[in-house]
Amino acid sequence: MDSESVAPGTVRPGGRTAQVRAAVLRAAGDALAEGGFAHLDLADVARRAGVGKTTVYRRWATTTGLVADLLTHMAEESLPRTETGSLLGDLKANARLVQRTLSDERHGALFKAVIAAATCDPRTAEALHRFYGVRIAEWAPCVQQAVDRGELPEGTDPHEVIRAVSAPLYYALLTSGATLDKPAAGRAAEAAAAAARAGVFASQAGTGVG
Amino acid sequence: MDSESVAPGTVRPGGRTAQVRAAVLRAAGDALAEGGFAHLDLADVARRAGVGKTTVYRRWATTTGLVADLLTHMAEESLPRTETGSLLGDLKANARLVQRTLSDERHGALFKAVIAAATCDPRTAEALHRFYGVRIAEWAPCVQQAVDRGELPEGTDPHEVIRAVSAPLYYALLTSGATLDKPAAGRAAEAAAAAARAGVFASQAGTGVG
DNA sequence: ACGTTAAAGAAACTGGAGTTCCGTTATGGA
DNA sequence: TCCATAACGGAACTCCAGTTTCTTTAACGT
Repeated sequence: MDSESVAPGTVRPGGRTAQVRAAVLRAAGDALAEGGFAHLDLADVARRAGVGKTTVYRRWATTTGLVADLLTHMAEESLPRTETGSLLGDLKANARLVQRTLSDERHGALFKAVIAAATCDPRTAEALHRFYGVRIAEWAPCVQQAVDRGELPEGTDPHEVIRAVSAPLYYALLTSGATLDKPAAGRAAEAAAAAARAGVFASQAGTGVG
Repeated sequence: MDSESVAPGTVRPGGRTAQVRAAVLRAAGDALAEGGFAHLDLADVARRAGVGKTTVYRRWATTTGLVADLLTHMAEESLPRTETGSLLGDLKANARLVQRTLSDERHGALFKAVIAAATCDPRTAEALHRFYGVRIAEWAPCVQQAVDRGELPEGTDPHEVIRAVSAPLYYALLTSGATLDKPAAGRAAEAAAAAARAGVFASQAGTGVG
């Protein structure tokens, strides 16, 4: 990326170059979902994508580099949030979306794999952080609306509340063998809402409850 | 492990065998903390441990196998919890312990690495789940005491409350670049306490708040 | 439409992770 | 204390992930 001259794929990004990137990223997602990050092999990705392995090595160089680009791609296709009119309804919708994504065989494995990749390389970690930054920012407005309606204390940090919804679901995915079911999503949303109402995420920290 | 005859290290586990295991696990921890799971190399671990690489390959075979054994070892040395007399005090002590561990340069990297390893292999995942099972069970009694004191609703699941304390800290460690500071630990404890008081973790789920 | 050259791709090469072989050490039972 | 053998360790070997080299294809400015 910061190499001498320009990175491959930047001068003539149209046509074949774009097709190759799409095919390789799709293949990388498949490979990650099937075998996890440890078994990710660039030659195998090239084979799946129907592309020369030289091309993959030249454009992405390492497995972490490929995952970083995959995350950039994933951040671009962010799905719009739904609106229910109440804080708890919105948070439950968000929790349900996360829970369904993570408990889906393919997507759950894929998310585990990209998180694993991010722990091994700073640049990939940055891409992961940006991805979640986008996802969180997409849902934060529903918390701000709740503050404006008077459902939550002034100064509540919307991003913190949305993160509080996802956190227990990701924690369960990674550290326990428990299945992520609908009740788990409900608890995640209700816990975040209860904490937000108690003022835990308001700017004057620690003033919440005694 | 389920191979023909017996696994190496089980028939004569004393003396040299035990020393080799200790040296290798220490070296593995160092290597994981420094380079992450992706760069873990059994030959390098052997070199660090001052042990023949043949030995490491024979006894642990794969990087995930080595991490699994490391997790088993980590589960055995569980540190006792502190008691403060109040639920929030106990939860804050727990949150503080987790936060200090994860924000420590070496331990933070180590935990990220073992989580990454667990995403790549079922046996390692099992070992990780057992490790967190032990850690959570160590702290669960303080929640039960709060229930007995009447601080929390009957039927509150102690394990869920303790997990709720750790979840946002691990989520931050893995998905955001944010530094885990003392206020973050405080928020984690207060959020879990607020949710528990609201009945989110009580057996009759969803009855919590309207 | 045409020419320049960026980017893809085929094939041969290389280094090191992981394996095999066999000799050496020292554990644990008698 | 002594012996059988479990476990360790050095060294040579294998195989494939990753690299290098060179040729072919097609993107984009004119």
